[in-house]
Amino acid sequence: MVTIKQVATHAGVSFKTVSRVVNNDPTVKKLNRDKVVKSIKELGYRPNRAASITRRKKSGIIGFIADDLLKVPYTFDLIRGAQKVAWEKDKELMVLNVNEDRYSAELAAQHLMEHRVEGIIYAAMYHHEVILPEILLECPTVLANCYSLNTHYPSVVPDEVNAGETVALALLDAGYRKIAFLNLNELIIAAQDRKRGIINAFNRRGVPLENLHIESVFHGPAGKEVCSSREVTARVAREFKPDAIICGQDPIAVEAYFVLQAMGIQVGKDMGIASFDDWDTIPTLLQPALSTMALPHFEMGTWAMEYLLSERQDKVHEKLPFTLVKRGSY
Amino acid sequence: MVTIKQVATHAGVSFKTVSRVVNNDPTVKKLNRDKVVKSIKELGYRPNRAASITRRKKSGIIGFIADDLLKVPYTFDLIRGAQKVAWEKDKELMVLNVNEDRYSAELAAQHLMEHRVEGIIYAAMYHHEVILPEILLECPTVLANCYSLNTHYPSVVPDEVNAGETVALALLDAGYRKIAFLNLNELIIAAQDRKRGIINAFNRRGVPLENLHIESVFHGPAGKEVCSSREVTARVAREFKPDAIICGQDPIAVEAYFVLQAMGIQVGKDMGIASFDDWDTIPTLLQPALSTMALPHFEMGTWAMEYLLSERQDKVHEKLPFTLVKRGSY
DNA sequence: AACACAAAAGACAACGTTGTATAAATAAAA
DNA sequence: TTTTATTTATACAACGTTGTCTTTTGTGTT
Repeated sequence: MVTIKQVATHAGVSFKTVSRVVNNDPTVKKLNRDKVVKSIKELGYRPNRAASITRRKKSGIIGFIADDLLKVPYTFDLIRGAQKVAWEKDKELMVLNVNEDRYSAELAAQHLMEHRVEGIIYAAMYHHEVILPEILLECPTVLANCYSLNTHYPSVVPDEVNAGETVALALLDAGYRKIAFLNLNELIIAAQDRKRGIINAFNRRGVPLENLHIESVFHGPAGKEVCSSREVTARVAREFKPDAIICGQDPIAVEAYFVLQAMGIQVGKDMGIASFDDWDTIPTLLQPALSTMALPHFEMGTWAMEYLLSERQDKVHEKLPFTLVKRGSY
Repeated sequence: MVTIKQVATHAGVSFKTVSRVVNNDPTVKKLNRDKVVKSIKELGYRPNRAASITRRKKSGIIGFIADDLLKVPYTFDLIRGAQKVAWEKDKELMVLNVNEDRYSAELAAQHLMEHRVEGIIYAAMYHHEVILPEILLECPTVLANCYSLNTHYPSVVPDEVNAGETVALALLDAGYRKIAFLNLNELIIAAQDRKRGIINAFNRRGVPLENLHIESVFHGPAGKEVCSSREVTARVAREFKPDAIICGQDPIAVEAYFVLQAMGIQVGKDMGIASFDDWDTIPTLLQPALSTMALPHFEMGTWAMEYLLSERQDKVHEKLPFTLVKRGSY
């Protein structure tokens, strides 16, 4: 590999001058600058990042620990959001994918620290509490799509309450009056908070809560859950007879579409449907296309990175709003 | 940050001895080793990777350029596969996500070269030809899920012909005799090759090709395609009357399920269905669950990384087989 | 005890940069 | 022209490691 000194000899200047050119130091005369630029091109010189980091004692690298879990397409937006901001601010992103067995968060954090990352973003697939290795306390860390109770890290999560309220208000204001909410497992925070949000909406519009039926379609401990969304949908449609259904996530909506079609109920006409996630490709795969509350993954990614780079010290717990993507299903 | 010299003073040995302990050099007496280990722990020392790379002139980092495109959940397995092997062989993976506007492959490659990566994996979302920046020639590069015509890189792609043949044979051997294939856009290689594979299967089993109907449901240039899978499915079911349908990708199967249900045709009983992809969550969301040819993403990831680390020089074009995931739809 | 030889530890340079102090070149002022 | 200030370039050390060579320590043999 060609070094800065070789470039210097080739250009007939001191190697420090080459360094200046590479780092856009304005105190280099045009004549020399041109010579150096020419030599760099001819020799195909590329600065050695490791050496630069060693000397500068600044890595310019931000670590990103992805709590394996990146099994869902849209969660990738978290990384994209973070990378966009990093790129704009001339930082590098070092992504480590973590899962229980192979590669623990602890190990990942150790690796990152050896690279002297300037900060770490710890992101989870779904909004939940996490227990983190203590090593993370040694380095500015932001949690994205998750939160920690024991130790105090700043974190950014989706505003579940607001999302519930928003979607319910949208349905109520569109004229729907009897709504069923097919919720996620009530053990998880998203399920609890969205439920509260939906109830808020009913109260705000003065619609009696008898017109609201809430039922969870996932049961059992997280990870080993059983889903009964088809049965529940069918029963609820038959017995509670709502004029709209809110699904806890887009896949539930897919199943609801099947069940309703089988019952001769037309989505968007006889029954309004809304959902949570905006799980890539699914909403537009359905007919009519699914109206859904899009999770702010990209925004959480950018927020986390911006927070880190701002060098703020306050341990906020930021909540970012979902976006209502209105399509044809209600 | 605490350095190797501070550890040395603390432990009362030379800093070279500490270096030996850190690098598991056996020529350190137990007494000293223990002292050093103790000091490392007490001071919380972590070796500085950048300095190590500078001196060693080896980065131990492999670059991974993800042709943005990682919008589909299962493609993430490519990264996971690569990371698994990297981890096993004590290499670091540096993932850069690339998209046309913001961050070009050229820029990504430059960044990686500055880090002196020992190799680069260039991975695409869907199997297609790519045109790569010349800079990649300066560094061992492997293409995954894509290939290049002009320059010769080693590459690993899914074996589309074999996949088509396998799924068609499975259906024929299960007794199905009249099969419709709802293909992807015939501009892409996957569509062309799978078609060939399916025809092979018919020939091998001696089933006349009148019993095979192939039609593409995507039209127009890649990126700006229009999908007409519902119309095509309905028409084909009505007119060609197949006893089984092979869908070019799982989302097409979802739509087929809807159309068939509306026509009163029961999947798995009146009509066999098979598909390509194993697009996470979709196959098991359907009832009966979708039998599909799983793309070897994880395997391509491991293959690419293993190839790189083997320091082979031959420019192979490896094809990896899909896996038939049999569920209830045929 | 003296010697030979192996094992273990240390001294010091080197890796490719950037920071700092200083020298040289140029421009401005006397 | 000389002096002074300012710009531009150089020399050299430093960053935190590891490689190489040398010295010290330890062990076994005579």
